Amino acid sequence: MISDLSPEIPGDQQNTEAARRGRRAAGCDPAKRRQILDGARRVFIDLGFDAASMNDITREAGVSKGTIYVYFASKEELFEAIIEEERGKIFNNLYGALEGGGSLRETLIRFGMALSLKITCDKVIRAQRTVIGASERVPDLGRRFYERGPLHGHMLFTGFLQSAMDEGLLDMKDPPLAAYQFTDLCMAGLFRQCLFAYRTEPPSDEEMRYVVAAGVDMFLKSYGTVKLWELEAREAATE
Amino acid sequence: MISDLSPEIPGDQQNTEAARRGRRAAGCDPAKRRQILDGARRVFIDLGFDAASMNDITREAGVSKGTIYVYFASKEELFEAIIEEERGKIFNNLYGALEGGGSLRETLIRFGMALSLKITCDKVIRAQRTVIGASERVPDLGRRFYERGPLHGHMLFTGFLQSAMDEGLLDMKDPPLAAYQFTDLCMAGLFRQCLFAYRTEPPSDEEMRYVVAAGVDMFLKSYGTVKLWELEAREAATE
Amino acid sequence: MISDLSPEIPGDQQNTEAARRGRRAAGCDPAKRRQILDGARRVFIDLGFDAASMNDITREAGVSKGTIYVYFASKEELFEAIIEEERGKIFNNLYGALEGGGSLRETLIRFGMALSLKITCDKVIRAQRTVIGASERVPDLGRRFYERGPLHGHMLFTGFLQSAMDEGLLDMKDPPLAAYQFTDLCMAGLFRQCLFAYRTEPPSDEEMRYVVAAGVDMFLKSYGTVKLWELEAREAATE
Amino acid sequence: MISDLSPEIPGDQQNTEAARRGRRAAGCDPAKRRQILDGARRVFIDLGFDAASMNDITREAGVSKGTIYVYFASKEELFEAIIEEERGKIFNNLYGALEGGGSLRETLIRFGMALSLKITCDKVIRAQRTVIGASERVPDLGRRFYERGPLHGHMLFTGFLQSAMDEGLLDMKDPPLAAYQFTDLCMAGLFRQCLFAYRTEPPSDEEMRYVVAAGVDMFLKSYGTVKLWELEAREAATE
DNA sequence: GATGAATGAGGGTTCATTCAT
DNA sequence: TATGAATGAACCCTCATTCAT
Repeated sequence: MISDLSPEIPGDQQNTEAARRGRRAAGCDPAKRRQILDGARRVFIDLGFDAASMNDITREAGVSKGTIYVYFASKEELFEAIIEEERGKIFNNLYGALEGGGSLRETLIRFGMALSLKITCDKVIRAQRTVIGASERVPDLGRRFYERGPLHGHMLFTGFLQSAMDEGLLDMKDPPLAAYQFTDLCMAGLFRQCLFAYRTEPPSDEEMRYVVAAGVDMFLKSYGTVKLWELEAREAATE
Repeated sequence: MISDLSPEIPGDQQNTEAARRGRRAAGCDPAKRRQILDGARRVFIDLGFDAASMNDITREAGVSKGTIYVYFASKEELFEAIIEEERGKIFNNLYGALEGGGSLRETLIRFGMALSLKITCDKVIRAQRTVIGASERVPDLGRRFYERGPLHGHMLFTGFLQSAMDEGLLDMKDPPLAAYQFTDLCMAGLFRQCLFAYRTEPPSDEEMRYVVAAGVDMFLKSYGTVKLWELEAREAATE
Repeated sequence: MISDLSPEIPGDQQNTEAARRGRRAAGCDPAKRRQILDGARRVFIDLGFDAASMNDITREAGVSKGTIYVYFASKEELFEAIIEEERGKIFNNLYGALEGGGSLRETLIRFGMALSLKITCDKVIRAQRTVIGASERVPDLGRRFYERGPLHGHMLFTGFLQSAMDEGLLDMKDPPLAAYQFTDLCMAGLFRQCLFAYRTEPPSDEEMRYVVAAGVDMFLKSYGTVKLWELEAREAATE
Repeated sequence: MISDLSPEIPGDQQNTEAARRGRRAAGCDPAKRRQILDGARRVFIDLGFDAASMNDITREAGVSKGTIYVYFASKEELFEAIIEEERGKIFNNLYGALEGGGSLRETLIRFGMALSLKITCDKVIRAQRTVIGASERVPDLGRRFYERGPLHGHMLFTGFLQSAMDEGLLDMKDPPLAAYQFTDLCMAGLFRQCLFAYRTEPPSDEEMRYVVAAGVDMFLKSYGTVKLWELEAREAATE
């Protein structure tokens, strides 16, 4: 099994005594925590860390300021919780696309599509903007996001390429670099266009398929083996 | 001569009457404007928009607060002027690398190096973070930055590829897409690593040369013509 | 028997019906009251009124916030109850020193020592600071503290001096003033030094004995009768 | 010349350039500084450090919150400035009473009166309460107040006693202790009564004269020499 | 009766903007 | 015209008090 990043979501509430009496321990009501996170996410993603005020969050989440501070020690901690969550939502289940079976080309296209569509969709672009904007002042935040998100994914995908090499389908000197090349080819031009708000709409499925297919072509033309061509030729013949 | 993006710098000084009296109209002394922009740039790039205070800028620029507000209506407007300028500094002269002569491979490597080193150097990454962070709230800012910077460069490079096609050295169906592919291959993995502060140091020349060479290889393997191979073979022989 | 100030501790529990059901009326369980007072005292004395938070008290006392508000209407009322109690602890048993027997000089020294050591010990100084600091805003608090503490003691000591006059050992026109003089001589300089935190350590027994002895000397030189001198001379001879 | 403590009042305003143009440097307008200090003093003295809010001070001083922070870095710093000033106002010129001439007894009474009336007057008691209340949490504040105020005065007075010893008018083993004794005798009972708000009115001149006279009597009876008695007898005869 | 999670006014402090000089 | 002292709204955070459980 290749995929799925991090579980997180703190187990919370052990609240022994309080729970018996139907009352939750302070800072341990998951519904309230959710409410705060949801409100805060909207505000942080929309406004960025600095421009977001705790009053905005208070209003958006529908809880009082004091309550937020029961669940999160500071604005910064709340923000980091949001980012962690977003990262999880973005990258979990993303690498399942590598496992579905089918030919190498099919798998690469399936994976490239999933990855690129995810990374460039509106919500995710906004989250990334927020993290990148905050990375100037809180570099750790960005670093952690990258390590647990893109970097982890990169390692999984590098492993996938290695397997394909073991099967004799690919031949490359530097699989990690190849993995980066593949990823970036799949979003050729699109990532920056989205990030800088040049595009107001995320790429369509169709457009994405065109770019990904071109990227896979290029990738396989570079790293595919004779064995791969024979396999593909045989398949094409049977269709 | 292929390159160089936009000069702008608002026409400034109409100062009719004031000038006659040996005095400039309010907000029209270009030296003062320069002084403000230089001070503000340092502060904005170092601290980001929100963390930068007008007092910081005042101190760094050596002009009074009131004066800044004569030249720029608000902190935000000043910020946008800085970004415009930064964009100019980043992308101007960048595309000169396409003109220096030499073989196609040499030119592509020279250009890929220039571009990637520029885009991932510390100052530029910080500027981009700042723009990206602000793009959520001021999408126009990011859009303008992208259009006049990366997009314009993309068009110049697409033109270059077209020329190479005309010379019979390259063969591609979609030169604009190819241009994006090339650009992103040259920074494979690195751009995001820098943006998210996973890397605290920009890539070294050496590392960059390795990545760019791999990117050019892949690019030419995909799009190079027989004529290109012959040319390269002949050159290799004469060395 | 001369001494011991005030018993207080409000009569509490009338708890008619509740008591019958084996349950106390709200705010009437003396053990709980004790628990709250003990916790609150530690917090108030350590931190002062303003810096002490009800959460601190809650934690220290081991009772819930709501419960505290059942026993005390407000933070301020709780504070006043603490002060009352502290006063009792400081001044009760203090005047027993006047009764132990021995010569007049011995008794005065014993009493002077007890009084001065008590008034200048760390805990008591802190309590007094707290009361004095609050006296600006709640003058009644200070007044009550003074009346039931120092003033009451002053009256007891004045009575003692009167007895000594009756025995012909002392001769003074204004015993109440003399009582004040004695008290202040016994702490000459020390009280203010402690109050203003010029001293971080309370005076040692040794130092205090030196000051008290000097004070008693001065006092008796002023107010002692011929009869006293004869008595002391005789005693000195028999030793 | 015996007396006068500390000059303080920062020299302020050198404001070179600004002054030329009739504008003061930030935080250097003495009138504004005065206004802030006056407003803050009223609030701090009335409410104590903790209970005083910067909003109260803003209102009382009639300046905006931002302005206060130009002149004083924090609430605490403002408070300390107030206390320093109060100390100066209390103790400056107090020890001039030791110089006026006249017999030793007259001088002691004059000094004792000046000191006691000052220390027990309403304004000064309130200031002392504030300092004492704050001493719990900021011991340095109280210590500094004591050292530069009462302690400095104590040293001056000890010097005076020394001179009287040199003249053969007094005889004492421990002049510093004697100085404390004198000081405390002059306020016998009164200091604590005022501090704890048992007295709502400061002692009258008449009452103070009675207490001081009694204190001086006692003091001289203890420490006066035969020479002093002869001198006083001669003076009494000539009257 | 006891609990402690929730409230929201108010704490000290900062800072973009204005305007008298 | 250029200045920078003054403003006051808004910042993040705390905490006395309440009330549903």
